This record gives sequence, structure tokens and C-alpha cells, in this order.
Amino acid sequence: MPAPRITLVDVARLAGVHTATASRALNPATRGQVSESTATRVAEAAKALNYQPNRMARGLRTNRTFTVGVLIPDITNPLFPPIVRGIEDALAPAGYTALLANSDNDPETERLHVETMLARQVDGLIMATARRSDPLVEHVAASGVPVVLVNRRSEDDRIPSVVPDDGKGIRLAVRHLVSLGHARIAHVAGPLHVSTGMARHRAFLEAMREEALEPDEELIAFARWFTVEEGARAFRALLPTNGRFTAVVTANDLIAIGCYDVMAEQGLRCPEDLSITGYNDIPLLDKLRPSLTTVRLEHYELGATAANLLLEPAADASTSARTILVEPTLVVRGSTMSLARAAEAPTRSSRR
Amino acid sequence: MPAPRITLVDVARLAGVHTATASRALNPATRGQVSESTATRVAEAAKALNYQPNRMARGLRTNRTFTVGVLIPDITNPLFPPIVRGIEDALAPAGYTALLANSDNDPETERLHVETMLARQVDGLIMATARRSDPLVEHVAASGVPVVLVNRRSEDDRIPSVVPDDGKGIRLAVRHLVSLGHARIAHVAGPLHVSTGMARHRAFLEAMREEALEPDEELIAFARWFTVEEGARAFRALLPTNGRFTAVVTANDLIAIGCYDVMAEQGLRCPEDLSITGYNDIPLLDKLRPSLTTVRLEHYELGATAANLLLEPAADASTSARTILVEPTLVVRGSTMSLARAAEAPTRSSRR
DNA sequence: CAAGAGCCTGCAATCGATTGCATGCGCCTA
DNA sequence: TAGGCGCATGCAATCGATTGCAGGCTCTTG
Repeated sequence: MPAPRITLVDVARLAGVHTATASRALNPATRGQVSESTATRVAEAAKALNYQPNRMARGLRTNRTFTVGVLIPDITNPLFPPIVRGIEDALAPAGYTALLANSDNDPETERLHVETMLARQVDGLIMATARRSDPLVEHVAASGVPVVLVNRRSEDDRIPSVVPDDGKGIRLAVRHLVSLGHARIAHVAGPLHVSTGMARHRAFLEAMREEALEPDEELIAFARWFTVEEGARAFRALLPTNGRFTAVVTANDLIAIGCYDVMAEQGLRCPEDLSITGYNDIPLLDKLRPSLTTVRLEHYELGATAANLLLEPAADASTSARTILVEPTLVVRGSTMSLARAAEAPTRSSRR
Repeated sequence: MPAPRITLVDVARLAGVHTATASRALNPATRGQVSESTATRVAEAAKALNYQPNRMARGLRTNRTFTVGVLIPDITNPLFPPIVRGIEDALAPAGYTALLANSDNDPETERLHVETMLARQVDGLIMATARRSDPLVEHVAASGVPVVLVNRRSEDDRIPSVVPDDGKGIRLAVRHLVSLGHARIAHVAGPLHVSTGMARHRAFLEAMREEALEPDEELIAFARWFTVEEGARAFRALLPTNGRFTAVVTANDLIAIGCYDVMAEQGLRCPEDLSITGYNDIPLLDKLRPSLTTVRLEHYELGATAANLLLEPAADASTSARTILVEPTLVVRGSTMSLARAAEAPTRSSRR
């Protein structure tokens, strides 16, 4: 037996007032317009009936749904749960709820989900799917619906975004390896069509030069995606340079794990034969063997900041949209070791 | 410049018909009520204007939002992303979108989120937060909003649910260990107030008896939550029984990882000193050292099945609500080894 | 004491789409 | 040719809450 929904009419009747008065009494912003006595009477009636305003009817009139669309590539990628959690925790206190959708990085799926969300009249959109040049993002921004990018940014810097300081993060990794005595450092980059991939790649080149080391083109490989499989595939391309490098900076933890797999398969030891760094510090890395040295990002904070940026009273258009950089830190674990100590290790196992 | 939203009025005007006609032409269910020529004319007008019906206005009239609330304990627990993904992938083709909320297993937070979702007029609710006896679940079910439980079930079996076959899963683990020659098997159980914790615990006792092994009370510890920390704490309580057991069946992968931590701290080797099994097969377990033998569940399927169960045309009330069991499989990895081979291993390292 | 100011409250329109009912038109049949 | 049937369409009410406007009341002030 579906319980009959309580409407404002019921509350007004019980309190002996007009629905308009009841509405004003219940809305904090208009509470001052009614006398204190009626306000409390209405409030009591609402409580007695356990009244829950129909957000849809309200939204129809006010043109606000208190709903935010969140579009990510894939929630099963361990990078995203903390971001989503941060977003939701920041939205909830403001009365907003998140609509979640996964796109698998497919532009057509993205477009579809965005259309659906706009049809649902979301009050804003948080996108973690942006490519460096992304027509969909521009389309949404132009449509007037507030949008904030998270983790990845667009090259169009009019779009507000909250992203990791990739330059700083990669520099931390490179300096760490250099301080351990490494000079021949390889690099497995991520996809260059997204900002994180490109920024980390560029940062690697710059950081090397800052350390007076000329990056060697043959020691750079590109993964087409931030996945274990692509990391493995890309890393394999570096193997023929046998011995030309003693350390690897990767663009992402999953790519680093792909390197682990290939090393195991090739009989190479980490960190004795090769030091490796990751990026992001996803969960469980500390339980790997060896535990992975990586650049840590507070993904929860990344999401929460993005949500808050979206909720902020839209600063006047003159205020150029902000790009907020989140500070990374280096987490040193077992996958990197000093070149000197590595040399003392028992003979490197031969490749098969 | 916020683009002016296109409404049905605009479409009707362009097509030269009344809004009612336009509405019927656009709705597949009522398409037959208008002539074919106007139907196509309206469709063309809609396409030309890129018309997107306002879901809120529609929902107000039809009392359907094509929205489903999904309540989980915590999306950052690796167990849940695949479930959520399965749910969303099953909902999307039917035109439904998921509203996601995290409760951290806090009853008050759960209640709050459920109220919010009901106020948003969700068409249904999928809950992964159920306790064995859960007033909130009963309240929702009684309110007439369709509910499906996922992963955990309620003792009230009138509530439809999709859960792992815990009895079978634990039996697989126990038999595997027994087949490896283990007889003194310890057990780190999960929280007994949720169905998964209780069912796995009971299943352990039964499975042992089926193997003609009497479970030893002193070799059973209880984690209060499915977390690494609680797993470690509970396992530590078993240490004083020094040597009384050669294998451990845990109720969950995170608990198993907690055991790993304590073993490392105590200088115990896995699997030489102790074989361990987990439950769920969350990502990256295969990269651990040793890789974890565990009971695998298709969490994606768990979520997708739950969503489909919710979408199913509500069978008449006489059809007793269904509880669907999802089949587990055993994934044998490096954390379990035959007792005989373990005996051949170099001397067990002493405890500190 | 009358007029004005200010505070509460009610009236009614409104948001955009859906849908029961009524109407008009064309066509078939007797 | 008139009566009748049915299809296609328009009219208008409706979902539930919000809000501009107007009206009534009280209280103050010249």
C-alpha cells in the first residue's frame, strides 16, 4: 500500500493557512515574511505529517534541481572513487546530490550522458573526462550550465578546473631518482591527448634538463592509456636498449604496475636492477612487492575542491575562471634505491 | 549567455500543432494516436530545435523520475566500484540514472540519504548497506518504493536481494585448504550484524564439520568491520595459540591483508608458515606478495542483476520476493600451499 | 481622528509536460 | 443523401510548489 504522499496542501490545511503562507514559513529565506507564531505552527504541522517537499515540483518552478552531474571515465579505476567521494561529501552539506555516469573515455557515450544530465536539469556538471581539446566541454560551457573539470583540464583555460600540479609532481620523482645517483632515466608517458599525460611528459623533459640531464628519446615510451596493459606494452618497447637506463619515471601507478609485470617476466629485479616511480598513490601500492615509490595526490581533496568551486556563487564573468593546482608529495617506498647500493646487490639475474 | 531552453511549445509551434499533439507524437506509447504525417513533422521539428523534454515537468505529471537511488557504505572500498558500475550499466539502457550516496555504515547518515532520495521521488532504491535486522530497509519497503538489496541481505526475506552465495564460497576455501592437507584451520570472521559476516562465519563452521573437522573456538576471531585494521587486530588475538593452526580462512580480502601485515610484523612467512584465503577478489590482489588465494565474485554482475531485478515489472505481490544468489569461484594463488611442501621449506623464522 | 506606513496573509499565475474529454472532419453505409 | 462511426487534433485541467501583487489589519503620527 503506497503511502499517500503528503503535500504542502495538507500541511497548510492542518496549520490553518494558505499554501503560500505555508511555503514561506517553511523556506528559511522567506521565513521573515510570516509572523513567528504561524511560522512555528506551520513547522509543527510539517513535522507532525512528516512533510517532505516534492523537489520536482519545486525544481519546475525555481529551475533548480539541487542535482549535479558527475561524469567520469570509469569508477572501477581506483583513481576515481576518492574523487567521487570528495565530490559527494562536499555537495551533501549544501543539499546537492550527485548523478554519476561512466563514459569509458568514449566521446559518444560522454555526449549521451551529458545530454541526459542536461535534460535532467542538473544545476552543474563536474567532468573528469576532459581531453586537452574537447568540443563537448566547450559545448557545455557555452550552454550556460556551470561546469568544473577535475583531474584533467582542457586547453581552453576559461573552463574552471581542479587538477594536480603535474609539473611539481614529476619534478619530485626525477629529483628523488637523481639524488639517489641515477642519471640514465627512462620515461613511460601516458596518453598525450589528455592534460595529465601531456603535462607529465613535458614536466619530465623539463625536470631532466633542470638536473642538467638531456632526456634520451630512445628511453621514452608512450602508453596509449593509463592502464596496466598499456604500461606493460610501452615498457616492453624500452627493453631493447638493454642496460641503457637504471630508473624509470612513469606517468601513473597503473602504468608502473605494468612495468612490474614485464620486469617479473624478464627476470629483472626491482629496485636492484631498476628503480621505478609511479604517480597518484592509489590504494594498496604499499602492499605490493616491492612497495611502489610514487607521487601522492589527495584525490579526495581534488574532488571536494572541484565541488566547492562549482557551488561557489558564480563570480562575475570578468573574474577569469580559475584553475586550481593541487600540491603533490613524494612517497618513498621500496621500488627506488640508490644506484650505489644497487651495484652492491648480488649479480643481476640474466634475461631469458 | 545561457541558451534559452527549448520547450514543447516551441516544437509544437514549429510543427504547427498543439502541444498536446506534439507530446503524443513524441511519446512512443501514444504515437499511434496521431497521424503518421504529423508524427514525422513533429519529430523533425524536435530534431531541428534539438528539443530535450524537461524531465522534471514530465516527472511532476507522471510521478516518475527515471532516477534510482543507490546507497552504499563507501565507494572507496574497492568492493563497491564494480557493483556501482554494474548497476549503472544496467540502468542506463532503460533510461534510468543513478543517484549515489555513501553512508559510512552510519544509520543516521543512511536515514538522511534515504529521506533525501525519497523526497527526490526516486523510482526505486538499491541499498548495499543493509544490516541483518534493519528498520530503515523495512521502512522503505513499507513506504511502497521498490527496493532491492545488494551484496548484503536483510533477515526479512520479503525484501528482494542479490547476494553472494556465501555458504558455497567459504566451502570452496575450506575444501581447498583441506585438500592441501590442512586440518588445523583458523578463521577471522567479519561483523556478525551484517548478512555477509554472519553467513560466512556460519558457513565456516558447517564446512569444517562437513570435512569432519571440529572447529576450535580458540582459533576463531572476529573483526568488527571489513577493514585492514580490524583484520589485523582480530588476527593478533589468534597469535597466542602459537602453532595451533596452519591456515586461516578470512571473511574478506581486506581482513586477509590485515593478516598479511601482522604476519610481516611477526616475521611469519606466507604461505610457508601459514596459508591464507580471502573473499571477494578485489583488484590488485594478484600483485601482492604473495598473491592472495581468494573466493572470486563477479561484483559487476551482482550490481547489474540487482538493477535488473529492480526494473523488472513488479511481479504481483503474491510472487514472494526473490533472493538471488551469485555463484562464487575459487582463485588459487600464492598464499596457500600444501602442508607437505610447507614442511620442506627452510626453518620457520622465529618470532620476535 | 484621519491618513499613512508596515506587516501578514491570501489570491492566482506560473514552471513544462501529460492526458481525459470534447470536437471536427472525412468517409462509409443504408 | 442523411446518419453514424472513428480517427486526428485541440482544449483545458493537472501535478506541487513558488512568488509578484494586492488587500486587510494594526499601529503610529501629524
